[in-house]
Amino acid sequence: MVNKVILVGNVGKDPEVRYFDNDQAVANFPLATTERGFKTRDGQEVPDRTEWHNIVAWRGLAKIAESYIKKGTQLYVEGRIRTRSYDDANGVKKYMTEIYADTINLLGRRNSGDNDQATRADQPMQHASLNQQSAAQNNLSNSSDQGSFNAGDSGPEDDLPF
Amino acid sequence: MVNKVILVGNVGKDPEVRYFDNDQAVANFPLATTERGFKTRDGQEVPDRTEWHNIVAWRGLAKIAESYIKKGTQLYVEGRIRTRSYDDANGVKKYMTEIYADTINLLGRRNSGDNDQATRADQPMQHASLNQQSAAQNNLSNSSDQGSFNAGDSGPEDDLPF
Amino acid sequence: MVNKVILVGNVGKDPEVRYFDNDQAVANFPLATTERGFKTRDGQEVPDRTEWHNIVAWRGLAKIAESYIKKGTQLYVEGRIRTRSYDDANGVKKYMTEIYADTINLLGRRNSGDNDQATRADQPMQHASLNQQSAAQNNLSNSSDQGSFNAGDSGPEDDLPF
Amino acid sequence: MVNKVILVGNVGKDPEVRYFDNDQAVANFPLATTERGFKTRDGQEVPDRTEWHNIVAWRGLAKIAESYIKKGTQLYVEGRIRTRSYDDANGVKKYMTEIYADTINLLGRRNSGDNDQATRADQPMQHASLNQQSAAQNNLSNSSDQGSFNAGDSGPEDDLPF
DNA sequence: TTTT
DNA sequence: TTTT
Repeated sequence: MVNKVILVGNVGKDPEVRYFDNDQAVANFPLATTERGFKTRDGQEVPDRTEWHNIVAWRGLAKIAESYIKKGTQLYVEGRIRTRSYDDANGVKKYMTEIYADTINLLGRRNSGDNDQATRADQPMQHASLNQQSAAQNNLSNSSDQGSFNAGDSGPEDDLPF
Repeated sequence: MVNKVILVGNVGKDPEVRYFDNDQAVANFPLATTERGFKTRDGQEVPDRTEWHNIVAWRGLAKIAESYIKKGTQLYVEGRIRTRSYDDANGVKKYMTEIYADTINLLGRRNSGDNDQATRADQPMQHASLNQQSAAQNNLSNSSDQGSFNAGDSGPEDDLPF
Repeated sequence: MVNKVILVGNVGKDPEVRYFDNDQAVANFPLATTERGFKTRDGQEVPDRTEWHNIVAWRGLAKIAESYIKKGTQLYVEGRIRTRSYDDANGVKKYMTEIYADTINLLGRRNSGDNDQATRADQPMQHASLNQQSAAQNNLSNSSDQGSFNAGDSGPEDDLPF
Repeated sequence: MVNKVILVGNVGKDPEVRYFDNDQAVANFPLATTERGFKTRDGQEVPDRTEWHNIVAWRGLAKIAESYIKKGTQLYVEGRIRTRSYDDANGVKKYMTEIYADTINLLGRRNSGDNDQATRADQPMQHASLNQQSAAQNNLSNSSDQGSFNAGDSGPEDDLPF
């Protein structure tokens, strides 16, 4: 009943964005979360461990991803886990686990400091929050996130292949 | 940019539901989460500690709360923190922290198993998930929650006092 | 930097628990989360969708899993995503995504099991919360969860294969 | 049974850190999360809304807060809600809701500081993750967070006033 | 393949 | 009292 993922990490590659006939879009990109290593009690070294998450962002979030997310960007991503199967080139069934993003926040765009907000024209998305949820469910939203870039503007949501 | 609360606990009293002229509704009820006590290293006893959360559910969630939530119900609540001020009977300014629910799940309605789902007519809400989000924000929703009772059916959301 | 998963769902099969020489244990079991289907605006039916999560619980949590979790049990699981690779019987590299549990809560008054017993003296674990975290990291814990069954009692944690 | 808060926001003032006889420390600071305003369907303007959270960080996290967190710092905070009562100067009982931090992550590439330096040798804490949990509960921890600054180094945890 |  |  609850399938929720919360990630804070860095984008590994520029998003790949595909557009569909019906004006829909989907973006895919990898996000790294690194778990710091440590020493065990008996002195063994456990190294850092990086987990790569396959992020999938539909519709409005896809377009935002295309515009504002790139290799190295630090993100907050809230979404859910989806495992899908596909047949590889040899007809072998493969499984892939992805994170379907519901909300994306751009982090750390050089805010900080007590001033330091100099030349920002190039950074219109600082701290922006992107919230995507399916109007198809007729949900209401009192999202806590900054909503300047939520997916609601992206047109019909009816015939999505998922 | 992110203000998220996740609670699993038990309802302390039947919800109080108020209706407004514009067909809006709001439900209020207390939810308890208990933190188990423990013994410190030097033998001190730290007792159990119960935290009471003031849950506020608007619109569709309010109506669902009225129908399905009562004293003792175990719930999953996802929402956000809101502190509001008000003047008490003596004109003294008071502050109250509440949890605005975005999603509510009824837990433990004897579901389980692939069997054991005998006499269920009386339990139409098993594992139901209630998802409320403001259509006013034109958000899309691909909610991961079971949506049979989301708030989207509750009519206009335009002139809410919050 | 943050890799957090929160699940509420039902256990699909009794846990498989393996013990190691050094008194360590690990439990594996599948957990289902079901996303309710809906109708799109243009009348298409999107069916329910069940996601199966491979839960991995180490040490104390494994032992608790063995004792209290079985097919049908409704659980709250908090953990993190781990994808690991292995070679299948044909020497083909495969990937598997698992959820490493950090906290497990048994949900429901009369949770779990195909038996679903009546009065509760025999069910000391109702609503229990299991919290597992590696002492190897010398962490402190002020866990918000009921801690009656946390993993701290399970002995040395030094030479774990992960 | 679950009382979890996840916040991403900006620190409003430099932390106040108090030390106790037993080498314990506690830090307090406000954290702002801003919910973006929006227009309702009928054209009403709902303004931005900033929620201020009172963050409380004990022990190791307190010391880290003192060193690395200041006004303006963007943080990820994971913790739990605690409401406590106290008598004000006039003997009137007051209530205050606080967030007890269990994990803190410094966000942003070039976070914190009024200087905002270029190359990073002087900023060993960038993206660091601070994890605090009570050893008094004998918990294990396989924290997903970068653990370079968890609270485990801070000495005896036995006689804490909470 | 990111980041520190 | 932060940030955009």
